[in-house]
Amino acid sequence: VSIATVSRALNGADEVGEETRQRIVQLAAELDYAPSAAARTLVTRRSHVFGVALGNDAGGPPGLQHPFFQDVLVGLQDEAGAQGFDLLLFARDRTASSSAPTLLNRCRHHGVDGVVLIALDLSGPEIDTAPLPGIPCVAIDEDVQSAQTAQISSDNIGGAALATRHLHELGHRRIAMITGPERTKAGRERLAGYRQELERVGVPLRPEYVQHGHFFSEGGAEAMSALLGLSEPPTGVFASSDLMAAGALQRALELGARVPEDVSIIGFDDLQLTSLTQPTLSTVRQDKHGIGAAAARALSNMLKHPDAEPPVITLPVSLVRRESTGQPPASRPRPRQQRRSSTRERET
Amino acid sequence: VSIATVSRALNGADEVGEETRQRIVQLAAELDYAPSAAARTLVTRRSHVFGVALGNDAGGPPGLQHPFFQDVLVGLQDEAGAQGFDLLLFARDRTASSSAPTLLNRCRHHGVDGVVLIALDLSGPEIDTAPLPGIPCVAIDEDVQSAQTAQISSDNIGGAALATRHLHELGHRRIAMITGPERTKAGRERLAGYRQELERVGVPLRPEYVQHGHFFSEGGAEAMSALLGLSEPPTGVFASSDLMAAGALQRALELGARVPEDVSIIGFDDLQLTSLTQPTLSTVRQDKHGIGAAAARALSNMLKHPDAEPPVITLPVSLVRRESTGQPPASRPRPRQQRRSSTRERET
DNA sequence: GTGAAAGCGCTAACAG
DNA sequence: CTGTTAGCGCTTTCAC
Repeated sequence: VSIATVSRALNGADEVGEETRQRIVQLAAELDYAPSAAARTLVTRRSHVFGVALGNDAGGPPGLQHPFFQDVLVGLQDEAGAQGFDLLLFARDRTASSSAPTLLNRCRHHGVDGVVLIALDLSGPEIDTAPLPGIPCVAIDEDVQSAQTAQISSDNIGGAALATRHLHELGHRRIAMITGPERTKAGRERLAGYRQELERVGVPLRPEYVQHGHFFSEGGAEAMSALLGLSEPPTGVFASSDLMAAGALQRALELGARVPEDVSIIGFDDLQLTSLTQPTLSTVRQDKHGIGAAAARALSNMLKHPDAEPPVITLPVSLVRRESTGQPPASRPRPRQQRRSSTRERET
Repeated sequence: VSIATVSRALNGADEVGEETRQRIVQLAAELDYAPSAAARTLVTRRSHVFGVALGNDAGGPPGLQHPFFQDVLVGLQDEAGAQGFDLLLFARDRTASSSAPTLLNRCRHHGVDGVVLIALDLSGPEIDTAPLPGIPCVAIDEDVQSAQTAQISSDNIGGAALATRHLHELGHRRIAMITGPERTKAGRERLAGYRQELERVGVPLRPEYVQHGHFFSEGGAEAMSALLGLSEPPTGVFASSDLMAAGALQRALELGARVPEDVSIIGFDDLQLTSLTQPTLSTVRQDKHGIGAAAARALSNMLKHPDAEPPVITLPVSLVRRESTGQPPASRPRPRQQRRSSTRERET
């Protein structure tokens, strides 16, 4: 029972006697021996760990706090586990401190086999050396210029177009959008999809119909106040996230507008929340779990085939129709409910 | 510039020349040198990583999928980061496979400096050797028998009593509870708090008023159906989680009951969701971020003072009154709305 | 104050 | 098929 043989037996090398292996494996189990990952990493240069950089600071784009990424993380966890990797969650952005180590350095420091970039502000100093040379990297919902980085995201443009078309097909012509931050890929693309679809169906874009939020519910509520305060308020509102849609819904009701009778609302993401609001929220479903799983799979493949092109994956989305969307109010220009609401809004 | 000196300089040892240090530090920055964590861990036996075991399998207690733990994780991430630790998220429970390595082994394998146990079924085989000898361990919302494990949880009993008292003080006497799984600490304790408070105020416990759910909204909805189907339905319902409360609310409205006029509903957790339902949900607030932060701090302290008793921390909770709770319907035994709802329920 | 040398626990070549 | 040897990149005595 020599030391090298043990290593071979436990790593399933084929050049080892069957009985010897049995003995070793069993003995290891009894002693519950745990090989040191550090030592193995040191020599093999493989850590079997994927780094996950998921922002969670208030200043940046929505990160771990946002329910959307929760499911992405579960997908990541599931698939990474299946591929034999654990996840190293880098603790908090230290973007603030300029002396903070760059993301690249933290990855090399820990010797991760791959990195998942989510919800980061890539313009920040943290990601100075993107792409991270030598470390397979996959970005979720980020625009990365480098061809060395795999990219995963939902079909944001198509989804936004889908939502807009849904409203248009219901008969809406005054269709507003509550968009996410410009600096996020999802924010930009969904806005683009909305614009594109309006153009396709020949409805002119009104600047006052584009309100900005930050993907959370408060932004949605404020945007809705602004929209209902317009002299010609929209009859349909597409929000770039379910949280914003829920906030908008809440505010609309507070202001006395009926949903969907006076104003239709549709979101994006398909969070659990969508079936818990009253009325339930129509939305565009993203395959959140699938996004995470795809990221893990992509990293795993990049490790196996270092020379292959990193994939750029766009996952399909689908329309989920619930109760918050319906036909626009009969073609009176300003239904009573909305007038009332806009008045109230001004008081606030 | 010798190799040992570099090590000393970068680790801030005091026995090094000031100018030498300066030179080294600057040079390291220029080359952006990243010391290998693996090598360092190998020799110092400190990894600066906390392991996080957060279940996410459908069979077990609610894990990473549940919104509650999202905020806990953020707290953990923030405070661990502040203390200089990153987080290793063990990928998926492998409880299924009996040959899977135990949690203890996975921790030793990775050489984590501490472990956070969350939402695990501690009766499972994975945690055979709890407590994990030699590894500081903190359990969140778990009942661990061992005195070697630190424990963090909210004041579940007090919180449940608070919710129950709130309903009682509003005038409710027919107070039901939608409880979580017995095998979770939160499930058991909140049920205990409810019982305790009923006893205190002298309202007898009715077995048919205790319905079981799994902390998610579906369970809440089904439980509400059952409750409204009773010949004498409750006028107040305390749900052991906000998700169940939201599901119950939804179902109550579907069945034609008005909330809070016909039936009051109060939850537990204080998720974002609570202010997005219609009506908004009264609840018992837990300091989710604080729980995570306390866990990280506890581990850090246990590392510094290995001989100190691991703390058992109970965080205070508070009542958040929103719109879903109010006075019970005037003392007619069976208000019309509820009769209608119970009828409908039977059809389903 | 700095360099030289040993060794953390493992894997990978190379002999036997 | 198995044992011996060297070395991964770092920290840490111990000399100088």
